[in-house]
Parts: sequence; structure tokens; C-alpha cells
Amino acid sequence: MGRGKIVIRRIDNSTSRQVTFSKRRNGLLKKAKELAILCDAEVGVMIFSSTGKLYDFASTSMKSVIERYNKIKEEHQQPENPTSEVKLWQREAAVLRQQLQNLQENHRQMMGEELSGLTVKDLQNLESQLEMSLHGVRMKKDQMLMDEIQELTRKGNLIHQENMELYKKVYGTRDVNGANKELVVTNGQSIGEDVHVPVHLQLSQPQQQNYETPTRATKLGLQLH
Amino acid sequence: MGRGKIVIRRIDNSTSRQVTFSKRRNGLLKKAKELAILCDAEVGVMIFSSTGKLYDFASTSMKSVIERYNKIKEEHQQPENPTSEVKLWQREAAVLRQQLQNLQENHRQMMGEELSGLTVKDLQNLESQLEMSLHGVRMKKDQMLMDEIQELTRKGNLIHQENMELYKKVYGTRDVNGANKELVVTNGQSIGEDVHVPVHLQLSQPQQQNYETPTRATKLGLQLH
DNA sequence: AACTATTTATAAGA
DNA sequence: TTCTTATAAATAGTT
Repeated sequence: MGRGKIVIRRIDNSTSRQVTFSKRRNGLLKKAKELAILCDAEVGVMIFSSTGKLYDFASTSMKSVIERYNKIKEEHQQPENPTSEVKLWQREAAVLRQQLQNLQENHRQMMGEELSGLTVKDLQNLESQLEMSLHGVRMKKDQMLMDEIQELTRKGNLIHQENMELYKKVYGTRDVNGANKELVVTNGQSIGEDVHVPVHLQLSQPQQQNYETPTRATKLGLQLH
Repeated sequence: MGRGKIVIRRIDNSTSRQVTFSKRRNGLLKKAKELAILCDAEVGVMIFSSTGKLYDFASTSMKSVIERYNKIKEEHQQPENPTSEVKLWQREAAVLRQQLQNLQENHRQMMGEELSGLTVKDLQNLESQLEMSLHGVRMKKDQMLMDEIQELTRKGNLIHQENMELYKKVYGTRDVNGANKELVVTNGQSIGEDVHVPVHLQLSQPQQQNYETPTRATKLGLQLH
């Protein structure tokens, strides 16, 4: 329900993820309220952002909702006493520390460090993961570079057009091309006129990878709209 | 979002109330799921129909959601009298959670995911890091493979020697070499005799590596950041 | 349970 | 963050 259809999977870009979180969180809470009112239901919603912040709604009170939930589930939350609270946090810290350690080990291996414990098979897997990552990163980087070139070319063309117009206004239409060359030449290279001269951009992938990004980098600069 | 606009107040007609409950309940649960996936959030929803039936969703588990909820609520309950030990552990957990998040983002980028926020420079750094890692991993893997070959060769030699000894014991010393050849030849290749023949192993690194991003885009006069 | 005419939510862009 | 707007999705009323 927006400008485009989206697939339901984790949003990569952390900024859009946050924006979407904020919008959809509000939407969810609103819908929860409406359901409770319209249908006379008891509703509780708890949302923790990825940064750990809590957003919640309860039509009655969260305490009531949780108690009712536990009663139905026939489980019982033990009321916290001071000691168990400390224990709870200790457990939390322990879990987090463990996760951190696992991820750190994994990360070190991806950095090519601490490879001693691994089997050849492990190393092969790691190798292909790295190859895939490298490929993805290069694709992304090249895309960004090409986008930028395209944008610069576009701007260059606009400016060139503008110069042409200005030239006409100043000198009339006689000998436009000849004089124009002097006008727009920069670093011995005209932006507008020589658009068709191939730009030799050797983007990364020093090897003969040939990942379907052929020598088309040149053409990209020529897309005029 | 229907044939007509409605006011958010309790639906009088019990049949439509029930129908609407069923529709909106599903909608709410679906939205909760989507929020959790899209935005990497922990979400819990509990709905009790007016007849007391429970419908719920939890992205992790309701137990985890409720515990987390209680933890945060307790945190807010006692801004006074910082039970120092609890505070200590809470801070510890917060620090760990932050570290974990940082590392997770880093890790995703190394996996070639979540590259949207990065600059070209970032991507170049990531690229060379991945190249270095890949190189290290390949070295390690090749070393292990070569070690294994060496070890197998060593064992082969030991067995060969043993065979020689056994042969001597059985047949005496006459024509040891000649007879031995027949004894140990396997697949037309003696294990022991050819130890010093170089093993031509074309281990990984199919391409001409060249750890320098060559032709720079900057040569074109483009300022990239 | 289906079917749609509408309303509502929201993705993308500023 | 907030606003805008085009479009996708949800759903109210109907069959």
C-alpha cells in the first residue's frame, strides 16, 4: 500500500528500516485500538524496536492482558523478587555475551584471521562466501560509480545546452558551432560535443571475471534524457 | 477501507461484530508479523475475543516478549534507589547489546548485505578487506591441503619402508629392488620412489590477483566521496 | 466465504 | 521528522 509493492523481508537500508518501523508501528497500534473498540476485545501489543525501545498498547492494562494470557496458557510468571531480578539480568548478559563471542569468532574468520580450528571444508565454504560478498560489493560499488557518471553527464549536457542557448542569444545563429567550441571547451575536452567518445572506465574486477557487466560502461554516459 | 466509512465505536450488531473481529484480527496479526520481519523488531500481540478466546502472535516467543516487557517496566519503576547491582547488570546488558548490534551490521556488510548506506570509499575498503581475507583463507586452505599431502606421502614412505623390511625377511636380500617394484607398484606409480618429484598442484586463485584497484575513476576528474 | 467499491495504510520521494 | 501523493492493501457492506 504505497508507491510500490514490497516483499516482506528485513529492510536492508537502516534509515528506511527506521522510517518504516515508525510508520508501521503507529499503524499497528492504531489497528489494535480500533479492534478493541469495534469488537469489544481485550488487546495487548508489545513492540521492541531493534534498538530495544518499547512501544506498547493495551486496551485494558498490560498487566491484565498478560495475566489473562498466562491463565489461558496455564503458565505462571513468577513475581520478581530482588534476587531473581539480578539473576534475570545476569542471564541476559550471559546470553548477549555468548552471542557476541560467536559473532566475533565468525567475524574474525571472515576477516581471514583465526582460521586454525577450521577444516578444509570450512575454509572452502568461507572462501565461496567471501567470493560472493566480494562480487556483491563490487557490483554495488560499480553501480554507484556508474550512476554518478550518468548524473554528471546529464548535468554536463544540461549546461552545454544552456551554453548553446546563451551563445545564440549573444551572437545570433551565425557560426554557432565554430564559436561554441571555444566557448565550452574545458581541459581540451568538450562536454557536449564529444559525448560519443568512449570513456575508458576500468571498474574493479581486475580479472577476466565477465560478470555480465561488459564494456558497456561507456554507453552509460550517453543516456540523454 | 470498505464500502463505507465507519466510526470507531463498538459495533452493536453481534454478527457483524464477530465478522469484523475475525477480519481485523487477522489483519492485525498479519501486520504484526510484517512489522517484525521488515523492521527487525520483537513483537508480541495478544487478542481476547469478547467470548474469551485467545489469538496471539509473537515474533520470538510470548515468554520472551513478556519477560522483556517486564524487564523494561521494572527499569522504569525504580528511577530512585538504584539497586546498584541491578543497575550494574542493566548497563552491562545495554553495552553488550550495542556491541552486538554494531558487530551484526558490520558482519552483514561483510556478507555483502545491507550495502545501501555505504559510500564508494566504504565499498572500496570493504572490497580490499574481502580480497585480503580471501587471500588469507586460500593460503590457509592450500597450506592444509599441502600438509595433508605431505603427511600422506610420509605415511606412504613408512609403509614402503616396512614393505622393504618385510620383503627382506621373506626373500632375503637378493634382487631386492627388482622384486620390490612389483610389490609396491600401485596404479603404475610407486609411492616411495617419487617423493621428490614436484607435486603439481594448481591450488585456488584462478585469476591473476592484483591487490590494487587499478584505473581509478578519479582520473576522469570525478570527485567521489 | 466470496466479492468489490471504498477507505485506509503506507512506500517513495521531497 | 514530517508532508505529500500515488499505489497497494485492508476491509465494510453485499451476495
